[in-house]
Amino acid sequence: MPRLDTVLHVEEALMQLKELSARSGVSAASIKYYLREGLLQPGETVTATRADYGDGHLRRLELIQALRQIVGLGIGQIRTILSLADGGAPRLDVLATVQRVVLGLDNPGTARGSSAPGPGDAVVRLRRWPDAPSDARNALNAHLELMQKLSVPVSPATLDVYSQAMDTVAALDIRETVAPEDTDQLILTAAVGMHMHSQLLLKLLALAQASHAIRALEVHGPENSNAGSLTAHPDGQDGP
Amino acid sequence: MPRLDTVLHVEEALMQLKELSARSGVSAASIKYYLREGLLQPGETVTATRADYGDGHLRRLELIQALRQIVGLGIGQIRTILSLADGGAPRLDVLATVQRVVLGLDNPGTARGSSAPGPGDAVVRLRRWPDAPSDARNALNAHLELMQKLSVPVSPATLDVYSQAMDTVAALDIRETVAPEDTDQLILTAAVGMHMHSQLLLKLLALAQASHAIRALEVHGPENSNAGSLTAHPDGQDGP
DNA sequence: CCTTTAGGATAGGAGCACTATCCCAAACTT
DNA sequence: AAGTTTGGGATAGTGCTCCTATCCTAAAGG
Repeated sequence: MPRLDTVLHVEEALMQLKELSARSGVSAASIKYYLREGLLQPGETVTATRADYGDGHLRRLELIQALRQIVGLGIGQIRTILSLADGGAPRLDVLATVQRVVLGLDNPGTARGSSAPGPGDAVVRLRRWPDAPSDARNALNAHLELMQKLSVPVSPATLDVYSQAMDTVAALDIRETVAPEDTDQLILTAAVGMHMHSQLLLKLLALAQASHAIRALEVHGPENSNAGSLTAHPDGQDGP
Repeated sequence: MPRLDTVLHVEEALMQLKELSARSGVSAASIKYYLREGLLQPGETVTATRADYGDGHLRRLELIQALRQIVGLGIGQIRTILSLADGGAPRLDVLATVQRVVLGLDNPGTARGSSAPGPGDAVVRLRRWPDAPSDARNALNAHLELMQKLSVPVSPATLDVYSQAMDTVAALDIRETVAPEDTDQLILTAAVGMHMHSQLLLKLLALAQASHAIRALEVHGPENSNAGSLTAHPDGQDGP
């Protein structure tokens, strides 16, 4: 019986560690490190001095690179995602975890009992979103409570406008989403996509805020400052 | 002539380093460190062995704490903001810098000539935002070019919906904004507010995406996964 | 007189993501 | 057979950041 690779005309390019390093641009030392950290599956040990790595390892390395350098995840976070994927978890579980990690749904130390009702539940009802507890929902509840604690006011109007806006955005996001078959590819596009889109959102928010601030100043007239200052870039002394 | 403090009934509580440390909860060593780093103005040296710090120093320390622990800024970023404020820059300049730093408007290494037209300018026209080059606009242009380079597609529809959504949000943000008189207080509320609101937005986005994903699955039927998995929290092995 | 203090210099420590070295045994090469 | 490479494991070092600790001197203060 012929190998599946052959049937599909997929030439599994076998290589050993050094070549994998050369092709991926990742140093051999780093590859060993990823191996140790469990981000990369061990190659197939042929002899004691020869192990074969395939295209999968190459793509995995590129995924790790992207997750580190573009999305800015830590090794632990990457492991969380990859071990789930390698464990054969359902694609939706993987996606949910990618979302959790990329959008930072669990950074506040404020752990919450998942069943306790929180201030965010009203939003769910308001927007008629499916009523299921989720990581995102817990994160929202925790975050709202944190804002409360920090006395950062969140008016119902804010919650209304914000959630309405995000509802529109998310509807489009999901509509435009196409999920690749290959799991590593799925993680790559999902993580990079989520990150870039969320950053895009924040940059648009910044621009919109600046614009509205200028408008507000034009109406009420500049009082103790020049409106042009919002348009300069003061070039902080921090450097790139 | 009486001191202004006395007239305004503002008791300037004078204290020395040790007491400042006790009251603020910041270790004396850290205070010295902040002093060295230029985040905190030196106290008034009375004798060689006694320096007086006032309420301003106390509030400044609280500001630094908030910027570090809540907003998550680095020492260099904090210095960028504070030295501007201490240099007596216009309030709007300070706010612009806070925005730049808090919303990460300059993290991509992609520096841009401010005058070159970019893909984001169409958004500005579309939304009828004031036509002035700004940090936010540069950041948007740089980010869109980055997305292009990474082959993350940004459809005109996306830009339309996103910018429309952010326009609404920003309008409300600016409307609800009240800026404190005191500059340190201004920085505090602005930085914490921006950070918390942007995080809120991201969390709402996550929830909205999850909701729409569930909807989409309900319509087309679950194919190779259980919809319930989006609602679980798989508890990654990373731990808080 | 003895302890305390300010402020400066320096060094240490913890966490992170590598990076480099060393080692061994088992291959391949010549 | 001798010499070179290789895999993989262990271990230590690097560069960065944010502190934290120690030591020092000169000058007060009680």
